[in-house]
Amino acid sequence: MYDPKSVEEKWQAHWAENGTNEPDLDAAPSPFFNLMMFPYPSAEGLHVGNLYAFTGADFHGRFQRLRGRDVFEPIGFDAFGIHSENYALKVDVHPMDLIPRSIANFTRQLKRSGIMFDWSHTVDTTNPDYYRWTQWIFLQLYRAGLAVKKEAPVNWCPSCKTVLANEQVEDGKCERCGTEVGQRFLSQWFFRITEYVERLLKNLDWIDWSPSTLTAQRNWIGRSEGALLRFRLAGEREESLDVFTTRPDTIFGATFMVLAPEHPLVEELTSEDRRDEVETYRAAAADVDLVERRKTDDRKKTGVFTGGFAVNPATGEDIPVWIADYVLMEYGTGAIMAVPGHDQRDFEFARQFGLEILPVVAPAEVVDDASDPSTVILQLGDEAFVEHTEGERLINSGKFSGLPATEGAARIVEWLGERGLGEPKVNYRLHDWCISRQRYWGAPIPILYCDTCGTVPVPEEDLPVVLPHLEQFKPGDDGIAPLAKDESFYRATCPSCGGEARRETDVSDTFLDSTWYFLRYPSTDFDDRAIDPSRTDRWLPVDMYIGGEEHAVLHLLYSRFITMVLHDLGHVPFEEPYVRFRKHGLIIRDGAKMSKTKGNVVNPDEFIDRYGADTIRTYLMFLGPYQEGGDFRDSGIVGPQRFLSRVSDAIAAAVEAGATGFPDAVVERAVHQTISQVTEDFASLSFNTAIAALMELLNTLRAGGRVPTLDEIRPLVIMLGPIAPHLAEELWETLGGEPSLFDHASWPAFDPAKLTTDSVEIAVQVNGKLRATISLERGASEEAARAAALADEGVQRHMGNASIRKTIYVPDRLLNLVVG
RNA sequence: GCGAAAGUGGCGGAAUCGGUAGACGCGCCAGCCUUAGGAGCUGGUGGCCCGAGGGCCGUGGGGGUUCGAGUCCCCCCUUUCGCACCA
Repeated sequence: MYDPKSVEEKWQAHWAENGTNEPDLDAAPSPFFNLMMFPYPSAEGLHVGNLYAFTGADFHGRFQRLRGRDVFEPIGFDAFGIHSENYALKVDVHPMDLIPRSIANFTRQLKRSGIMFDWSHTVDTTNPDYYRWTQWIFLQLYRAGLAVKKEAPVNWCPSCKTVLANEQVEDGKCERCGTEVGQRFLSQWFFRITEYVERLLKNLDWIDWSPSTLTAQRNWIGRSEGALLRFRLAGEREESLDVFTTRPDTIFGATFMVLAPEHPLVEELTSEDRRDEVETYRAAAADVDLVERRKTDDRKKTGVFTGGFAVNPATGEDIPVWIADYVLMEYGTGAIMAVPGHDQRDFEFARQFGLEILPVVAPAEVVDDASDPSTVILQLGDEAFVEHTEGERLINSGKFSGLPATEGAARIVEWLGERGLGEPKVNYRLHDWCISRQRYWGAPIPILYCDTCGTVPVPEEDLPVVLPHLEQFKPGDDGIAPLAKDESFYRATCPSCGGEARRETDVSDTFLDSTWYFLRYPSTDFDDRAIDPSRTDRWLPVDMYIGGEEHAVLHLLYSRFITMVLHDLGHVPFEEPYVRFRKHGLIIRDGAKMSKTKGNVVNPDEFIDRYGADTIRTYLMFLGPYQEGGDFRDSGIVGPQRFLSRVSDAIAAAVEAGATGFPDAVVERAVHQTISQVTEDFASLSFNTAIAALMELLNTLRAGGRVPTLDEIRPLVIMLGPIAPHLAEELWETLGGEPSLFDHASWPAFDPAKLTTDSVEIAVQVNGKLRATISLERGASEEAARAAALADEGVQRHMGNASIRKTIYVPDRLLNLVVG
């Protein structure tokens, strides 16, 4: 009788006592770094989504282990950040007390779930032993000129009293508390990730990642090719307005310009009579957050005329300069040349304010019909003409009229370039990464400000800058960081001149903590260095990284960036941290997302108590394709439960009978076929079909009440290892194997010669419809197949008197007779 | 709006170099076993028709290519997930 509780406790104890899951990090001959995204240890405990993610990754890790690799499968806790801080405020427990409790609870839950973690190499990002090195990384970037302080518009949540990243704002509201978000300008630390943008993009061509994740990163980076064009201000002024455009071919149609309300030249351009209106508009725009500004849904275009003019460098004409909030300061140059004929937004704006619309590109047919392309008139309906294809031609564009648009773009840029008015330019959507947070629960940024010496980095030997235990850590509504209120923290001595200095009181973004945790895992034994070179050589880069797609753009991009920087600075010998990445899907329950409000959250403890970890593991991976997610239904869990119980019974019966060898050719073939398929499925993370194949094999082994021989069933036990490791260990021991299975068994091999039979069933179709199946010798000739088919009564009936016009024969599969 | 993926029995899902649709599991039905069982075992289970030999229909909808389409092409519908005034 299968009793999961005792079996699981027994083997968990065995693994812990024998260090089964702790590879020799200095000497393992075949290292395999199996990484999964470390969790944020929420106070609610392990979510079944975490368990799903880890279990799939563990299937893969155990599979590699059984195939002879020395698998290092560490885990840690990403415990800094707004989540924890807000929760701590809510329940009124200090995060320094709350987090250790949550971690202890997570650890307890993870240890009973059968995952092959090496508990001797964990990380906790809130531990000074860890964040000391996070601060060290900041200093490396600072020295390399990649960490800079600059003033920037930021999203500001008036409730959380903090700056939010764009991705923390949803529908203009704070992702956490739902408060409307506004804008503020603050001086903050930025990492210059844009310096690395080309490499970050280019390497996407060769790293082996889930395609959708690659696409997400490419889109996030948002590379677009175009030109930077210079518009002089009209009149006697010196200044000029730079714009980025992907359509320099349309410059003759630029009939006005639009600046972002925050653009620095607005002041200069605004005429006295327009000043009040401009100021009112700018003030209103500042009240709207950066994300709200981007909402497209039928928001009417708004804007005001500055009273100023610029000169279109192509036509030489003065064109009016407006400001409008549909132009974003953080993209391009914060200013656009408006071409209402060929941009839908500009078109709408022009309509709204009665500005001139001048089409300068037309479909080839329109131009071909005209004698002089420079005077062609393209009639526009309610939309701009925005197609951009090879066939279209320039019109109304001076000497460039008649040229294909693409060629025209290049020629125009060249022409403007000769006069210093333009150049080709690549623009990116990606921005520098603001890492400052005006919060408490994060790693302090290791910087000092000294009146004499200016900005001074904390010397490496003085790290860590320890986060003090602040009783009052709630952020203030003045934007002053909590640490700025703790004098004993911020008062310091300047390491350079010995005078008085003030510490930076912002803490760093949680995403910084997680950029390098995987680098730390193999090196947690060392407290005098972040990353041990020899351990790193042996274990990194990561062989397989599995995680959720929600981190496709932020964590994974930042982590790649930091790794590249560390590579350039000589700290690691590779520039891509994750050679292979696979996303896993999301698990839902009864067709709906799990959420506390719906009350449909699966509590892993409850299910493990009731069914055992092995059954939960099997069920989680059986309920759908791992990379696509699946639907957790309570009724379905009994399938895997019965399966494991039957395996257990079958082993007991086999041991009692004691038969060996492969007396039955059909069964022997099934064993080989299953090994072949399961091996393939495991390699491609198709765990659901691997489990199905093992179920099928078990059904074959005990079909009609037969008792399998020991040799027939042994491979099944080994293949069960990654799926139900506790039970597999137990059964392996029952079969006389030396524990642990993971040390002493190796993945079964199959004999290709034993996969097939001498005779095959082939389908016989008449005019494409299945009419019979016939048994043939493998590799039978078409003639033989046709003869056999024609002898079949059913086939004869369907052919009637008709004659065969054509025969399609797929050897060993199908014969199609086309008659008529 | 743009991008990506997906729509298959009562349900979760198999099968996509075009070649016997529905593996495996849940549920359901029948039988066995049992004092009993929310246990176990055996068999059955896409729909419709039937003369019991079979026949017809069937992978979101419509068209197409092909000897043959869940799979490829075109149009449409729906769902999920990204990104969203990106110049």
